[in-house]
Amino acid sequence: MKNKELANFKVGVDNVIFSVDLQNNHLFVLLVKRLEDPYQGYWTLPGTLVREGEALEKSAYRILDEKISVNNLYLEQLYTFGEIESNLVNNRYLSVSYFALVRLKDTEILMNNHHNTVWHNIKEIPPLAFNHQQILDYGYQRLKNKLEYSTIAFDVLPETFTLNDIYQLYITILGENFADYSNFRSRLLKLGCLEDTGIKISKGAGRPATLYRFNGKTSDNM
Amino acid sequence: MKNKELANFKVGVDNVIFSVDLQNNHLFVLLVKRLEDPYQGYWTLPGTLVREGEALEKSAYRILDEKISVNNLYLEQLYTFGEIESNLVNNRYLSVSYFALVRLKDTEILMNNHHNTVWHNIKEIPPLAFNHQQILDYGYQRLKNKLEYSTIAFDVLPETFTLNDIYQLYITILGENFADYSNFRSRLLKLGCLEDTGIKISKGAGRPATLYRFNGKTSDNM
DNA sequence: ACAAAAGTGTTCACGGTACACCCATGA
DNA sequence: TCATGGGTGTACCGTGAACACTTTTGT
Repeated sequence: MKNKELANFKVGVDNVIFSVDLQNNHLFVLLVKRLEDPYQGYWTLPGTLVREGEALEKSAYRILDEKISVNNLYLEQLYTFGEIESNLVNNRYLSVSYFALVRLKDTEILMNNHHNTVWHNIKEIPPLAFNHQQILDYGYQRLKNKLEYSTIAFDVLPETFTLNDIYQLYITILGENFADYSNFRSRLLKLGCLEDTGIKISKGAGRPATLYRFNGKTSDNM
Repeated sequence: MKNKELANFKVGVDNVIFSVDLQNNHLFVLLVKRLEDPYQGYWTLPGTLVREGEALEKSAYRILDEKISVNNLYLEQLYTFGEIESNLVNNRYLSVSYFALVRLKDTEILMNNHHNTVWHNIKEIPPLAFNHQQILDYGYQRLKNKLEYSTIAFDVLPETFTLNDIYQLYITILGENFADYSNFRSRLLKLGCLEDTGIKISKGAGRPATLYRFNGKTSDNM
């Protein structure tokens, strides 16, 4: 094995960060406008290159800390892309992508005078730089999967919520016709991870809804 | 962003290659004995460092081509580990792991005068170098998952096989009591991906078994 | 009183589990 | 004829889909 044959890499991380506007039923993904060439003016997923002595995941958290302020952020590795052509001299570029779903209300976009960091509606994604559309697609698929066999939804709901709130969240992410409402209700309640707070909340006309609280019993696979 | 702060990486690939001894019901994983320090004498997953101009996956295929001869090898990315301490000067090491299940009969171990490349029974894994036990565990879990919601099993069975052959394969990988035999039979047949060849085969005493052929209808998710 | 929203119940089909039983062959 | 392995059938249960229905509020 001759060392001179080995490729030199710079390693980058790219984050697919989702959030949900529970009021207006929008699914958002965080994008950053690119200021340099190549792809100047295009949008990208928030990412950065890994620094010396910096753990891979740590790097992903760092770039997010620069862009947004958010509580309880848990990144999950998505996929590693290594075939990207690079403009770096004597270096190849490899991208490790991460995924997260964050609570929009607990999130604040930092240093954004020029509107370079923006939540984009998943339905109106502008042309993305590099292969970021591919990474986004991959992350979106992961989000949809996790919604079905994990309790990730409760990470982005407020402390207390109605069953209809959860339903709306699922519709926002999975699309209109993923399940009947009443069946969705009973399936949820049978999971045993919801506590009745006893409090009722009225939303205009109609019978007041019960507020529930997530009791943390995950029963997750992943 | 100052370039001097960026970490320099060498990137490696590590493969978790499984195969099944259908005669004796053993699940094997391919290991290579390490000849250099560190971890000299320990076993490792077959891996290598990525060369200049070599795609990530291509690198994974290359090291396998050096160790074994096998038809129809499809690698699937597992996970990327980046926290490994490195002895390389001025370089960090990052490992992208891949996963595959191959047909033992179509596989031949190459250049093995010193028995450095060996199929190891999953139940008798020696101490592994680096974090390779972790990678192996990860791959084993993926194998078990894929067996349940994909038709990966037919990749390693011969052209024709009995239903009991499939059952034994599942037992070998998933363990004794994953399902009742007769229920397993009917579930399999209901999938509609098995063709009755009409041929019967006798195995000692008892009623001869029907030979089936996989008709390729995957209905896969992944 | 009526519409709107929340919540309950009922029926049906399907898929998994457990298990009993029948069939074809070798010794 | 009996053990052995292959193969079929049935009864039961839980779950999800579809949908009708009841309850509680605002106007």
